[in-house]
Amino acid sequence: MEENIFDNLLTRPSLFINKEVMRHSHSPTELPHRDREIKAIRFNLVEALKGQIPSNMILYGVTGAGKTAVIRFINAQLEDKGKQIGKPVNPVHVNCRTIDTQYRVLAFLGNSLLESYEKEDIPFTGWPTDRVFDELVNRMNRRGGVHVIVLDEIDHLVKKAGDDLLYNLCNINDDLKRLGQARCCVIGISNDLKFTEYLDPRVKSRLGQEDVIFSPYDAGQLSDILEKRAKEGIKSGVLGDGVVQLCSALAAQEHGDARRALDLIRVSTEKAEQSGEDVVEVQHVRMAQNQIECDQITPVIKTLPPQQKLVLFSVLLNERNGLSNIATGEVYEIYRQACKHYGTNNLTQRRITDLLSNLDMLGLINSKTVSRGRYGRSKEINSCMPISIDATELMINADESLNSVEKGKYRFQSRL
DNA sequence: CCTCCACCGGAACGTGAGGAGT
DNA sequence: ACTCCTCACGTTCCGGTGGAGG
Repeated sequence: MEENIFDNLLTRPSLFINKEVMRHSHSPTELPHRDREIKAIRFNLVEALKGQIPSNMILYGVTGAGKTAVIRFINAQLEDKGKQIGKPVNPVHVNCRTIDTQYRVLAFLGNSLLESYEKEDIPFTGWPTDRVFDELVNRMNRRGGVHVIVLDEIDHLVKKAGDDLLYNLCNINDDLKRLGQARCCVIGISNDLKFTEYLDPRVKSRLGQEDVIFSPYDAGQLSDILEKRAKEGIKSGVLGDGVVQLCSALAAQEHGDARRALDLIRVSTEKAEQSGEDVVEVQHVRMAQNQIECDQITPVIKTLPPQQKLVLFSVLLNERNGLSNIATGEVYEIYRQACKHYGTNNLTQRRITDLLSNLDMLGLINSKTVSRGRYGRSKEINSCMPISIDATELMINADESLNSVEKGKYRFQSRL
């Protein structure tokens, strides 16, 4: 039989039991170290089971603090219990990053309430918004029970589409009361503690009746989480010494992001698998860390204006030549040479200062102003990219236009 | 204590692209 | 099609500055 390129990979045993468990999209059934938050939300939402309207809430916390996982978990339990005792609860989870206009959110909510015998769907577009709203209210009423609407990344929605939707949703109970028994409560999830500043005061007071703040995980807590998940997702004995600890520590530096921790351990295991090893070692974590950072950085660089890219490239070139703590003047000098090389005209140093502080804000470089006394006052500039990432490759990946002059660039580099 | 380096960063202004209003 | 306005991007000009070295 002819050999297939996938044969080898298929026969090799995987290091995972279930890779899905190691993704951050997976909803776990146990949420270590979120007892306080679960308690607070549970205490409010239990009202739904008593036939009352729970308060609207906003959940705050940095990315990867478990907000989404917690609310999904609680809602699932709530729905089950509601069915059991005959007090129906209908949770709906809306991700406002992908569904980010008033119309789309309303249509999404409405369509999530379709019964099997209902044919007419709310179209993507076409209806006036208030008709969609009326339809939503009708469907909620027909379905009955308590509707729990979770608006994930609500800050994103508000910044993009304003607070009209929230105003309407906050007042939806008035309409529902007129029609029947159905009730509704809104739970917003936000990364941004201060997003309520964008809200109309009336919406603000109605929506933020109860706030829950998720504090970031520390390294120890992240370890617990990883170990719990790894038990389900990765074969035992696969994770080498210190791997979990390292992943937790790295993620703890990244403002306690459990997503990052899970990504790290999953990608590390993939790396070990790819190189045909049976045990994940610390080196695989380093490789994973690099890859994740690279995957994060590339799209940011891609969207940079050309001159900004060149400035960044100049910093990287300096670094590749073994320099660190580069001064603004040095970057500018390289930058000017680079411009000359590519035949673009160069900007003034004043402008470069601004571009550099821009790169600093984007987290692509680190810079601090220092005084070297007699030798002037300047910035010490370092890139934030792992040295193992090849600067040229990174820039070429991120910029098609550089591709055409790639050959010249190598010559340019070797001249430095 | 003073000087003076090598830059920082604010202010004012010019330019062109893109959007709103008419 | 037209004006008006805003915004991002750049330039020119220039006063300001922490500290090593005299």
